[in-house]
Amino acid sequence: MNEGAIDVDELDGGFDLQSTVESGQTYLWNRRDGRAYERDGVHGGDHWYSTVLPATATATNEPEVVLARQLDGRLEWRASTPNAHERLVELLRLDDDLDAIAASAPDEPLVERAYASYSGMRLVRDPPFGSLVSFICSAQMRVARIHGMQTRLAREYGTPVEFDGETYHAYPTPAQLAAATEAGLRDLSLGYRAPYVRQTAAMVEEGEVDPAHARSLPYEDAREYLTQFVGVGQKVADCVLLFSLDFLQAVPLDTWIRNAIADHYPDCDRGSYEATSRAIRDRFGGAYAGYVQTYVFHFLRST
DNA sequence: TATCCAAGGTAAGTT
DNA sequence: AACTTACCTTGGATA
Repeated sequence: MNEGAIDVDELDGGFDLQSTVESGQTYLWNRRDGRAYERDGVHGGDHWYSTVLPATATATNEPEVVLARQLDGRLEWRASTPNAHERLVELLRLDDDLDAIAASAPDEPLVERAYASYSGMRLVRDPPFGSLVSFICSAQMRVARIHGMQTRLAREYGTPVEFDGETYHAYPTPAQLAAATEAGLRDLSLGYRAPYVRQTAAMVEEGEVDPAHARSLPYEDAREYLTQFVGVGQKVADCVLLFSLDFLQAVPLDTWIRNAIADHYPDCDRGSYEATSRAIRDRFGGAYAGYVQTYVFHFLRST
């Protein structure tokens, strides 16, 4: 058993684990108490969360189990491998300077209220394939159900890992999902997203297209690149760029942000996704516009 | 108890 | 290019 703790009061801008993993950016963390994600969630809870990194991303080529919980300024972790501290820095962006990022946000009432409500919320850096598939599943779906789909996908198709007397499941690999049938995926309540997930997994498995490759492209080219995958339009592409591939300027134009634009920034509505995206990105401060998007999204959705 | 509706959109077909 | 429409599923609202 490897364990340790991180003093998050030392981080620039602090940290809030619950709002970070339950704000609809990631569907790859689970509450270990088994309670429904984002339903029984009482803010400030000290429950353990778990995530399992895919074998392909780990040194030993075994899935890596990471558990974390926050008690005030102390982020405790337990893991199946010794390097969980750096994993948490990577997965939860603990090296982002939140104070500087918040300072770059526009001085506007909606944005300031959103930042004040979720102090310490950070963006995540999910593994690319899991991020891609979970946002393909997000089309016309509620946050709690998107999370449920990912949990079922892992249980049904992912590699089981024993840790501390319990069985966890890694998120499925591209090969594992490519081998699934559409009917099998529909049985997990993916609905019309089932063929999208299977085909996208097959594309990644064949190796001709790789979601991580987008990281090396200019922002708008990266978004175009990701739309090659089946079930990925510009909005889903922006989510993967923001929540996995380090494009902190990406502002996914979902229903909540579109409503916010209509209500608060009508001059940013330029008709097309591309032009509106540029306008709201500029309004939200440019380089860290995606951080503003995430705070506003979480704020609007939870009030 | 039954019916209706919308949920972090995308693909395919028309104009 | 811009504009429609169909698409699975289900929890919660409405009648």
